[in-house]
Amino acid sequence: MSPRRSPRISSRKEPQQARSNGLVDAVLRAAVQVLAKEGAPRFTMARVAEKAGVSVGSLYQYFPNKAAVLFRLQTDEWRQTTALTRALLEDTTRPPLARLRALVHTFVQSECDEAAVRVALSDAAPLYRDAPEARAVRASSKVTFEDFMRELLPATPKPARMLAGDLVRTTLSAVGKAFSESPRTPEEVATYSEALADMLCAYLETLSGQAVATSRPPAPRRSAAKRR
Amino acid sequence: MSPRRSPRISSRKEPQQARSNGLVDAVLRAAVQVLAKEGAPRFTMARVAEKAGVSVGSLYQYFPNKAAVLFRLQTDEWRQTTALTRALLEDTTRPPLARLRALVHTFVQSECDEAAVRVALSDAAPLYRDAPEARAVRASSKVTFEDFMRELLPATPKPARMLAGDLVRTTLSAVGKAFSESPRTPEEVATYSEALADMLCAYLETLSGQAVATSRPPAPRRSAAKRR
Amino acid sequence: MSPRRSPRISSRKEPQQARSNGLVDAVLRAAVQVLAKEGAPRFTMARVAEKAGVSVGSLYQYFPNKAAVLFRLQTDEWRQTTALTRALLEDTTRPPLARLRALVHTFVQSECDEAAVRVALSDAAPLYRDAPEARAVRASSKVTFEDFMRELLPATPKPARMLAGDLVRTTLSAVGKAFSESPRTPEEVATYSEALADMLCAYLETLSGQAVATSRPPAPRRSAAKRR
Amino acid sequence: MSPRRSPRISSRKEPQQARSNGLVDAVLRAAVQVLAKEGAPRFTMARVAEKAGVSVGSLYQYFPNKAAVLFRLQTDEWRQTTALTRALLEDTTRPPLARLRALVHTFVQSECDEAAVRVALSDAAPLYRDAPEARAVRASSKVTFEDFMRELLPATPKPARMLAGDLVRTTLSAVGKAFSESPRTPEEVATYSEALADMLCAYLETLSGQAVATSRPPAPRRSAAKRR
DNA sequence: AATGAATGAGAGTTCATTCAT
DNA sequence: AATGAATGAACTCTCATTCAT
Repeated sequence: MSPRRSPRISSRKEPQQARSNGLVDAVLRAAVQVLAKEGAPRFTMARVAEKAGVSVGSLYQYFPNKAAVLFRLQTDEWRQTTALTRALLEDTTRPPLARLRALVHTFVQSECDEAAVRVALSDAAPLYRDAPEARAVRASSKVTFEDFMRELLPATPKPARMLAGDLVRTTLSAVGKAFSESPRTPEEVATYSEALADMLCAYLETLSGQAVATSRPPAPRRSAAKRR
Repeated sequence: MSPRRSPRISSRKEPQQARSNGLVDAVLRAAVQVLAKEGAPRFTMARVAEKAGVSVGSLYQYFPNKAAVLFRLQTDEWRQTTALTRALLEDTTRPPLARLRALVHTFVQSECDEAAVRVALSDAAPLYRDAPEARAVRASSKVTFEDFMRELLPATPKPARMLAGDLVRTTLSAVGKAFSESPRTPEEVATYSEALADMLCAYLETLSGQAVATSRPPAPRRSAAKRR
Repeated sequence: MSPRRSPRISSRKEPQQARSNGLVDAVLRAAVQVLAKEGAPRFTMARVAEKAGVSVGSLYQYFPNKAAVLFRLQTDEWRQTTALTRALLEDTTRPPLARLRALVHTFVQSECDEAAVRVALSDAAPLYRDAPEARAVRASSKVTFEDFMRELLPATPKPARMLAGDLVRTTLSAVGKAFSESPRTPEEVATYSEALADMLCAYLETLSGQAVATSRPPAPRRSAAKRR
Repeated sequence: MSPRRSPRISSRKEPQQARSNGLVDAVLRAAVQVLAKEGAPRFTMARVAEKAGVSVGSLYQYFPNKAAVLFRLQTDEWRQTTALTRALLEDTTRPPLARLRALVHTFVQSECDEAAVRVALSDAAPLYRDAPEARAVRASSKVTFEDFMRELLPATPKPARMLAGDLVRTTLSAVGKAFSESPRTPEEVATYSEALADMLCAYLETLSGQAVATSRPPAPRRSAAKRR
């Protein structure tokens, strides 16, 4: 793909106090609704403005263009995911793989909860993907995972560890997204998450070369599918 | 997301003899180029027609609408992938997991080879995703995988096996796609594929409850990343 | 309205023998069906050709353009109406106004029978109306009426008679058309026709200055509507 | 005819104060001109916009689609006719049939005055005819006529009276329209209107079963045509 | 700051007509 | 004579963005 448009995408005015600006919030809330209800192709500035109860002009006071609104939505999304990841992976009171399992379950669940918006957001990706700001944001979630991997596989050489971390992170994200593209029952979510967690843990245990303790709760019988 | 349009999408005229119709081929070739060079948002019928050296009218003689062109591209894509999968997974002269490894490498490589088109095609997914024909095509690739899983895990109960098969297939596809979204060197491709294969094999070996022979070539030392 | 397009409209080839050419007939039959089923805006040469089972090319061998097909349909229509009018009005075995009554009933009925085509044809009128041939054809039906009027009102001065004839003819045609634009039950048709005949006869009786015999059948009581 | 499209057709924005919005007026004036000058088939939104001196986009701010513009034109038309009808028929200072005569003259004259637009509007009818709003508007003009009929024929049973009212109304409208399709001199208009009025009055007098006084001015000699 | 009317390029799609075979 | 693939102008409608008020 040839390099195409990459206009400025960040907010035009950073609202003076981080959360004080109700208009930005209203717009973002409206944007989520429009995206979920109408889908990416019908996501228009006019519709967002109407839903938010503001004028198009006001929209353009805070967002330089349509891509910026979508980008901001995606950014918030990523921020949440990053926060979630940190909260769960850095909880040193539990064994590492137990934390990973918890993350998988929580993440997949949250993907499914907002499936409509995420699908629509991903449909709209061409509009914001190429922006330089986007690349930066995506990089940030990497760090938490690397810390976790260092804790889990202290003996593994760094390149291998980073590769594995990247793979685990990508798998969680990509498979979670793919899975949530169809509507799912709570049971399906639980079962699938367990299988995904099994896969990631099996891989990481292989890497560590030893059975890492409590990778999985011992009591209920083995196979995830069996338990359905 | 509210249900939106799903018009007929299949070819208007089935070319009498499979490959005789040069125009359809020319259009598809042009479509690929436009998609790769301009990206999904700038993929227009006029551009495709121009690139193909035909008139818009001719385009509409063979495809009922824009979605149909994209859908046809995607279908051809899927057909190739399915063929690839069968060719590699059904080769009973090699141990199952060796075949899976081969598939992972080949698949990831092919994803990267046509990254631009695939990204663009996936950007255009909203246009054809909802078509009934699309669902049908996607279902067909499932079978090959299930056969493979039956061979690999004959003792595993069917539900568990199907879940695992689904997960492996989804992971291969989703992670391959995510990975190919950035440009990659051949070494990166090889390393990443190996790690992905490691992960899938580790999972499947866990399920089979025993070390399945020759999952990986024994000689070169363990970590994929180490070998870089 | 400024003078606009008036391309040749008559058949390109007059079929050598009046009725021998099956293709023209097939096309006209198909055209009627397309008009009735799809309506004027979707009346296209391609659709007519397909319905007739011939190629577009062949269509253009017999009709120079789309307007010609419609014009021919309208012409045939007019021819039938003229024939009907003559048959009924020239039947000297019945009193003049009884003939007129019969004509009204028959005409209104036939309008309703083919309402769909007539409405569609009239929707398509802009396409053929301005053609010089059309004006000529419409003039021809006038004569029969004038003969009838001469018979009915021998004492009335010619200008007055011609005016009245024109009015009666126009009323029959325009009111019949307006009435048939909505779907009607047989009873409605009968009742309305009777009222229309009443009106025309009342007018003509006024003109003749005397009660012209048998203008209406005496037996069933007066008001048309009463009989419903 | 199969049921076809009937999208919403009413104005997108109701101008806040009835007449304040100059743009809507400009558009409607332009639309009339385009219709009259170019005819229905060449009536395009682009041409209307250009003639009105606004952009296409603005057109679509006030009218949801092309049909809506035409429909609005027709509605205004109908409103005028209805107003005219009421003004003339409800004037109880004159004998009923004298009022009807006045209406006939005025109506036919007004049809001829705007013949070009009316023909074009009627050519465009397929675009708005099927809309539900259209049916509603057409129904409203009925009432005035029924009141008039009740006054004129108090003794006639209601069904007969309604039928006659319908017939008179339809005749006036349909014959007026047919007559105005050709260009007419003022004398032709006067003569034809008089004849039409004669016909309607003759019919109504028949129904009332008695010579209703002053149906026609006594002095100038009888036949309308004679006076030419 | 806020509004929302106005813009106009651009998209998808249709269809009368031609002409090489 | 007959075909039907090919053409491309023309049409309707959308929407990101601007700017006078």
